[in-house]
Amino acid sequence: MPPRGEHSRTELKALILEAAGTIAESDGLRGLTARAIAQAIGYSPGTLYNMFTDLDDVVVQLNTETLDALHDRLAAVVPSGVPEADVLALARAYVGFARERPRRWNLVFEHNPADGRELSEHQRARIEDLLALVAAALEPLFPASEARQRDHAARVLWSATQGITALAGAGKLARAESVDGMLRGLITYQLRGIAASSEHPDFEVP
Amino acid sequence: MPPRGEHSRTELKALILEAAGTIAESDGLRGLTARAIAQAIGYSPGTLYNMFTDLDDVVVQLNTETLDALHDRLAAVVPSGVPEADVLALARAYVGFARERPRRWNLVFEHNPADGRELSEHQRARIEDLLALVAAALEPLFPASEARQRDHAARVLWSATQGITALAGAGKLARAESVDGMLRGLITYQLRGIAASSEHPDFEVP
DNA sequence: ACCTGAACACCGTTCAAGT
DNA sequence: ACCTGAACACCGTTCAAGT
Repeated sequence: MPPRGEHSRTELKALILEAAGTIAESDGLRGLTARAIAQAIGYSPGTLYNMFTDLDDVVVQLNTETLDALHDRLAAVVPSGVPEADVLALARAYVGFARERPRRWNLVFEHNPADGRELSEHQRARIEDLLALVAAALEPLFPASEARQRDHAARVLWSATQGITALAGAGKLARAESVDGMLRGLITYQLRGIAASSEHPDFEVP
Repeated sequence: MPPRGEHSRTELKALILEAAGTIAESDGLRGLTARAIAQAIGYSPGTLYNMFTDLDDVVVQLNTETLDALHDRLAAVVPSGVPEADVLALARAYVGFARERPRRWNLVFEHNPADGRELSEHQRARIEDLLALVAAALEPLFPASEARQRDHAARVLWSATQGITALAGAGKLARAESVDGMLRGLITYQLRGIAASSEHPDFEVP
C-alpha cells in the first residue's frame, strides 16, 4: 500500500491540495479532514504533516489556489472601454466562478484561520491584482489625478459584489433574489452616481 | 453536582444559549463544543440533546438571537427623512453592532448549516424587518409606484454593506481600508445614482 | 421525569519504530 | 530519508441506568 518514495515532495503537496479541493467541493469544510485527505491519496495521516504545518495550512494554501484561479478567470475578460459594461462583466465572471465551485469558493470566506495567522503575501498580492482589474475598468470615470478615488471605488464595488454573491447566493436574504439583478442595480447606480459627481471626495480622509 | 430539576426547560434553554454566546464570543466557532457548553452550565453533555436536536441547532438559535438584537439596534436609529443620512446611520449601526461582538456576529455567516437545513421562518421574518428599515429610509427617492425598485435598492445596499463589513472588517482586502470610508463611498454614489436617474428600471425583470 | 456518564465512532496531531 | 500507524487528547451523539 505505501507508495515508497514514488512522489517527490512537490508532487505530494500538489496531490494533497488536489484531493483537498475535491473533498471540499463535495462535502464542504465539514468533510475536509486530515484522515479523508490521506485516504484519498493513499498515504497515512501523518504524511500531511511533512509538507503542511497543520490542516489549517492545507486550507489556506487551497484558498490561495482558488484565488489564483479566480484571478485567471477575471483576467480573461476582455475590456470594452465602457466602464459599466466592463465592471458588470467582471462581476459576472466572479459570480460565474463562485457558482461553478460553490463550496470551494465558500471555503475562502468560511474558513477563519486561527488567531494571529494573517493573509499570506501571495494572497494579498492576488487580491491587489483582482482589484487592479476593477480599477482599470473604472479608468475612464476618473481623471488621472484621482487614482486614489478610483481605487477606492474599485474596493467598494468588489466588496459589495462579494456581499451580494454571498448573501443572495446562499439564500440568506429573506426572499430569493436574482444575483444578476442585484449586480446590475449596484453597478448601474454606483457608476451613474460617480459620473454625476463633478467632484470625487477622498472618502479615506474625512 | 447535578442541579436536579432546578431549572425549567425554558430556563435551561436560555442558559445554554447564553453560555454558547459567551463561548462563541471568546473562542469562536472552534471553541463552541457541546462539552464546553455543558461544563459552563454545570450539566452533562447529554442534557443539551433534551432541548436541542444537535449542536447545529444551538448555533442556529444563537444566530436567531443575534439577528433579533441587531434588529433592535437598527430599529432604535431615528430617521431624519434625508435618505443619505438615514441609510448611512443604519449602516453605521450595523457595523457598530458587528464590531462589538465580532466573533458572535461572524458566526451568523461562518456557520453553514448542514445541507437541507433552511433559514427558519423567524429568521426570514427578521431579515425582512431589517430590509424594511432600509427601504423606509429610501422612501423619498422613489415614487409610490416604484416600491419594487425601492425594495430592490434596499437589498443591494444591505448586501453591499455586509460585504464591506465582512471583507474590510476581517482584513480580507489587500490593504487595510477604513470601513466607514467604504460605506460612505457606497452610499453616497448609490443614492446619487438613483437620484440622477429619471427612470428606475426593474432589475428583476431583464 | 430528568439527568447522567459511559460508550461509540469519529477527530487533529505527534512521534517512536520500521523500511 | 520517508512514511507508518499506534497513541493521546479531544470531538458529537446516543442511550441504558440511576435518582
